[in-house]
Amino acid sequence: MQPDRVHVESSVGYALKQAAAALRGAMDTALRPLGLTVPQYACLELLGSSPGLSAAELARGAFVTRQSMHAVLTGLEQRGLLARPPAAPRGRALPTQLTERGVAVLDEASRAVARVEQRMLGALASTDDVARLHRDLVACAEAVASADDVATRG
Amino acid sequence: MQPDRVHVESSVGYALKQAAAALRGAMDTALRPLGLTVPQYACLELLGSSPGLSAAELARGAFVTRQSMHAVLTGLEQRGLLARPPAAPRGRALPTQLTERGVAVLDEASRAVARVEQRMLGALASTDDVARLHRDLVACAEAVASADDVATRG
DNA sequence: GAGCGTATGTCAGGCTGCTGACATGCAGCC
DNA sequence: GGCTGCATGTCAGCAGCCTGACATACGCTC
Repeated sequence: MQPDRVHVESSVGYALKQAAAALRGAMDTALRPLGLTVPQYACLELLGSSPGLSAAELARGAFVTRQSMHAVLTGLEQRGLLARPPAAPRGRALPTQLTERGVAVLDEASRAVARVEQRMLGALASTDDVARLHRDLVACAEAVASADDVATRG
Repeated sequence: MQPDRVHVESSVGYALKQAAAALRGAMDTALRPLGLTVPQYACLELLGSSPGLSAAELARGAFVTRQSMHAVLTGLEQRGLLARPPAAPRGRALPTQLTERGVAVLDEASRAVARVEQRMLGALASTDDVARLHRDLVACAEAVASADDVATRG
């Protein structure tokens, strides 16, 4: 069946937005006691798993523009949670590193977000379901992103 | 296994955000030729399936605040795509209806978005997978939303 | 070496959406 | 009837994020 119209009740896209909005709200409330916003947390988490990322790479990983990430990095740097070299060792990219305090804050924030995610995934029956959901979401993202590329370039 | 930390590569929440961001971008490019933003389209689609919704109900359905929806409604009303009575027939809620032009614009927009969603779902193997993804997303949204309620109220 | 394309960092301006606040209308309970 | 609680519509103010622009640095080609 190839529906040529969207129906709100059965639309996967609508359910996707619904789940993303709910997760965003829950993360906001979980991170507020730590004084972190979701973009700030995303930045820390990316740096935790991939130290030395540049601002542009962080921006792509957090789904924001370079300019927005620039503001996030400035704030986190002033709070002493991360450090950047004053000059670029190669090209223009400034490799960013978490400070000791940044690692500590990330550790606490990551645990808080993990609890939220666990509660969300409690709605699923088995770990197989979780793995399949993850795989399907990544596949959907790639499919629709490539389609967007075609539309943008064409 | 109960991970107490988030790992970007395996996080369902990250994949969810990724898919939602990609879908949002693709919808933006698909709707731009029609002169519609995503919130405007969402408003039309909700009215199409449920005529007579109030601004507050539309806001909840589109995952924005009443204030944002108010601005969307004002714009669409000036373009003649929807109509609201000058006075509330009951309480304060103003039941909103699509105009003939609004129905026509929605029809075209809905087809464009359906094409995007079809391309996204092309990444999945069967219609069973689509149905399961839809069901799992709705379940996740409910689970994390109720958790957020508890956190907010407590 | 010169030129072009691309990627990055950064600044300025504007637009969107949110928080906070207030007035209005309905339902409940005393 | 009067009061409280709640939902809705609307206004003002503010933060966040984006678009546009520019300078710089690398890789490639000629």
